[in-house]
Amino acid sequence: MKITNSSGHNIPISKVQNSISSLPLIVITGPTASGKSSLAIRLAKKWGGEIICADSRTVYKDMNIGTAKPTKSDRKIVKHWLLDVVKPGSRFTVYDFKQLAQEAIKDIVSRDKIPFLVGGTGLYIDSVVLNFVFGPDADLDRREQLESLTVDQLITLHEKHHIGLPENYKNKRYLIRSIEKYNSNQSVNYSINPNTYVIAISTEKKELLDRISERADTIFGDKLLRETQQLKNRYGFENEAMTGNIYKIVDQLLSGDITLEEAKQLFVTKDWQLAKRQITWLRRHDWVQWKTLSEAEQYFDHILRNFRDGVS
RNA sequence: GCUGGGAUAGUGAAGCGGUCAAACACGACAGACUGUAAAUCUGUUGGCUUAUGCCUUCGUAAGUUCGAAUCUUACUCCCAGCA
Repeated sequence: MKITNSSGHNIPISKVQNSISSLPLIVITGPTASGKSSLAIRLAKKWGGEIICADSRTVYKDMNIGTAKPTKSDRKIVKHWLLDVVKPGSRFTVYDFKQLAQEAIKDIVSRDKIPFLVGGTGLYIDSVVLNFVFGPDADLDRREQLESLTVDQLITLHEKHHIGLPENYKNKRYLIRSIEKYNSNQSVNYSINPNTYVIAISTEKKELLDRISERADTIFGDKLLRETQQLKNRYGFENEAMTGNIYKIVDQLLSGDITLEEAKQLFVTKDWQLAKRQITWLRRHDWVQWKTLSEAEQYFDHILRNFRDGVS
């Protein structure tokens, strides 16, 4: 029996299964600007790995500077997956991410390389590591119907069917989700896949703030301005890919509503808020281990040495 | 120097005699979150051994009043116009 991997080569299934069971999945996550990416590149280079970017913004084409996407030279050192997979404005969800990430993992493992799942989008990490099960496509139609209802109507629907309201009962998405959950009677899995090592990079608050401000200083330049202008011309600001991040701030700067200093400050604030939300997300999982950059490096060196020596 | 406007919690900004520890926005802090998650949403945000309780706040000082962030007077500082 043969299966086909994403690059079209036939590989014997026995080897796939074998490899999947013997090679670890290395997961490096943490807040923005914590230094995940460079650590991952170092480790992947050293131990023969490839990086799958678990980042909800770097999946978009043409969003490079503003998303701090790994550069071309980064990508020469180590192969990066899941960058530039869709255009801003296209629908790209966790579902898509999980499919693509799993294909990538299979491919990587089939060549006896080690998959590194790296990024700050906690939901994306979870979808792989907890092996999310999504409802059938038919559910999407139903979801569309539900989306046309108001928050109040959704709450009424909950009461009518005696469904408990979610904690986020003023948030439409979660009202819909709780109805779906009720209908699917699918149990949600919160235990992590075997052979998966998840580290979140921890930093002192002060240090992370400093790193974020430094990044603001280096990122605000002509390239960023040009990129923003191009994105605006090509895709507009209406799509979700462009929300809540740096591009809106740069747009204000371009139209002269704010000064450069104000723009940088706004960006630092936004990034800090993002970092806090990321940390909050990661904190709720007991299988996430927090380590500093150097602790994480040692830890993974140790694990990977054992795997490569066949000690596992 | 004269005339007018203004000084309110971390910031911006309402309030213009009682129902004001003081709206609202932002920020800050905490939290939720399996189909666009860098999204979306929630709670707290003067102090106190967390209390339908007490205390200290609305530039500073004094006064009017049963009662003042709100009225009066003086002072300090800001801003605009005139000198």
